[in-house]
Amino acid sequence: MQRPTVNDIAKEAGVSLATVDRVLNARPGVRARTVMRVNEAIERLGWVRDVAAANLARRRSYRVAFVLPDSRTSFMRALRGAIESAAGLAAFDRTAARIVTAAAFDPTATVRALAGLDGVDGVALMAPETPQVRDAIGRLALAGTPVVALVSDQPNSARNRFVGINNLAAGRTAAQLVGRFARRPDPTVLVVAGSMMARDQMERRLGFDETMLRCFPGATVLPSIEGRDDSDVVAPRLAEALAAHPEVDALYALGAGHRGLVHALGSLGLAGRITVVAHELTPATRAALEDGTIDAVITQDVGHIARSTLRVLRAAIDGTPLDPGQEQIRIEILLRENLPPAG
Amino acid sequence: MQRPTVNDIAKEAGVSLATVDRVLNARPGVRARTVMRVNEAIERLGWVRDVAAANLARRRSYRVAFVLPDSRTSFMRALRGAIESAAGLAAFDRTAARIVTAAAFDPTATVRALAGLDGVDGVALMAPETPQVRDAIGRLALAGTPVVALVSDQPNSARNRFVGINNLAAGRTAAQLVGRFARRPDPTVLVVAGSMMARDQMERRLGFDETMLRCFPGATVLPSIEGRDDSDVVAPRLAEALAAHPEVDALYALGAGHRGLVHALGSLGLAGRITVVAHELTPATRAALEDGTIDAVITQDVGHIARSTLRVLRAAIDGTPLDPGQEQIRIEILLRENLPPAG
DNA sequence: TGCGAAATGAGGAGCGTACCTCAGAAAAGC
DNA sequence: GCTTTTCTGAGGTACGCTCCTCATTTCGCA
Repeated sequence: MQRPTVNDIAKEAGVSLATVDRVLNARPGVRARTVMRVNEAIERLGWVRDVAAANLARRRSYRVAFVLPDSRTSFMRALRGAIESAAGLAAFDRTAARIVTAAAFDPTATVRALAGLDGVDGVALMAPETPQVRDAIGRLALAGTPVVALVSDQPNSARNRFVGINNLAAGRTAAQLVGRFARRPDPTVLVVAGSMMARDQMERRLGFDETMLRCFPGATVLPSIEGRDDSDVVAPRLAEALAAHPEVDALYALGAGHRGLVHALGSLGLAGRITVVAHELTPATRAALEDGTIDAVITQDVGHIARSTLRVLRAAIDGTPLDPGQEQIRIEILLRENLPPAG
Repeated sequence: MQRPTVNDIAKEAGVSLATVDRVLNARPGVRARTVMRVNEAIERLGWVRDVAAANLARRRSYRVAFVLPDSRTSFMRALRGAIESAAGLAAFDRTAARIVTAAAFDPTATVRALAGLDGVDGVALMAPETPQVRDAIGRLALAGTPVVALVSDQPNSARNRFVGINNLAAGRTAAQLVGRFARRPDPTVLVVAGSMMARDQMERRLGFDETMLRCFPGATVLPSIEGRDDSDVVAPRLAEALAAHPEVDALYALGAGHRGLVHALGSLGLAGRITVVAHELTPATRAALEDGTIDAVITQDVGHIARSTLRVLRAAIDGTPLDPGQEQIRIEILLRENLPPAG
């Protein structure tokens, strides 16, 4: 019992192959009655289109571009690596991905990068949300090129979809962990902010404050430190703040610059004595989780993001459905105990 | 600039298409020198085999069978649903999956089910670990049919791979959460065990005890309750145990039967007053997380398991590589705050 | 009833690869 | 040098589907 083919449909429906093809590809010139007969035959046979063969015949290939900021944080490095690796495997599926870098925090550069893309069927974009960028997305959408926002959303734009986590929920999760992991009730909490990817960090902050207030009303949240996502900035500022506030029980690092954080805690002899919750699994946070300097890491799987983006773009390009569960990026909580194996 | 094809390779290498084909498919009768020339041409052109076209020409299709226990827990229902849904989408990729049910805890039934499979290219198996089953796996492997163990591993068998979580680590993670979420230091902990899927639950228990002892030496772990993964058994036994031990601070439910647990806690007025960590996201645990009866759920994404199994089997069937990161099933920690949207 | 328009059939070429056969060329052994 | 073996080339068919053209049938309507 072989899989039925289009020829089987034709026989079953008592029509010609050409008519079956017209129905399958929604070409005009078929009576409604005939369309029904064909569809019934498909139903009866349980035929499913062989997309591989269809794409082959269609000569379809997918050229997609990732437009990323030129930031050099561990997270961005990991994301870039994941995209390259996913693109390597996607090559087998006639998908060619290209990474284009635009200066971080420079909307003009981002817009220029977007405008400079040619011969591209889909675009994945990670950039701060600004009116210029929003307009550039609109132009792409108008030209029929699907755009997905990566990691940091572009709401109110014509973007097709957002691939990343709900950062408000991530902030709330962090608050819950900080509140419950802290060694004392009514803890004093210090927030280490970054600055880049403005929107996602802002949302995390919002969610964090909201849940702290609601679930741990006795806690004190100190004015936050601006670490600019840079270890060299984080280290001295954090050391200073901790010296000024020896009563701090917990730290929430919502941006990058973890090496600086770990270094500051270590040199003050506070590693393992203060509850620390940070974002993103990187070599630094992994090591810190393992040695107990960091208690919990909230992360999004960059490999999943990269693969999901490619799937979403492909589906958008040829209008096929996708499995929503598979494209849901999880807000992962990592403790030392459930750290996935490295590599 | 189109993608190069086999014909381009032939031109570039200055040989015929037939020779290229011989090289590509490792057919005999080509001189080493010629092989090298072809490979260099491939390198130079950056050619990648179009697997879609190749599979079409090969007439390859993948027929896989899932052999599952006939257990009716929420988790099994969810897993079965996920497999059906993944199989539906996989149909587009010339993959036909079939679910075969064998009586739970009946090695003979499992072996019979495995032996009864015919015309199958790969098998996914979820069953308790017994010598008979191990032998049956060995026979399949000998016949060249790859087998993956699902959810509960079959170590020391000829299984090709295990798709599921590290249950030892999951137990450790649970211990960490119980210890840190408990409202008092040195808490008294009650473990609600199940019985089915013996191996995974045993491993969780081992990991749990180990970490409790190491990280929370002051805690008291009471003798565990056998709930048989059945709400109707869990409810009365748990109620009884809690009445006998009013000092219990925390509960670790490592098996199924969550509705019974929630019911017992509710009727004793203890919902939200005892720290509860449970396994698997089901409608019952989701609701309990949302209303605060359960504090944390440790789960494995059934959708991921289903899709990963299909990918792993396909890769095993035609000996292609796979992305290890993508096949790593995560030990997910879910709090109310990072619960993925339902559906 | 006949006419034009709409619907359908028949057939072919092609997508990139696999796999087959047969003839001819090059290398090896004597 | 010759024969025998080993390599290589040329060409065809197939996979399941798309997309095209042109001839033929069917239908609606005046």
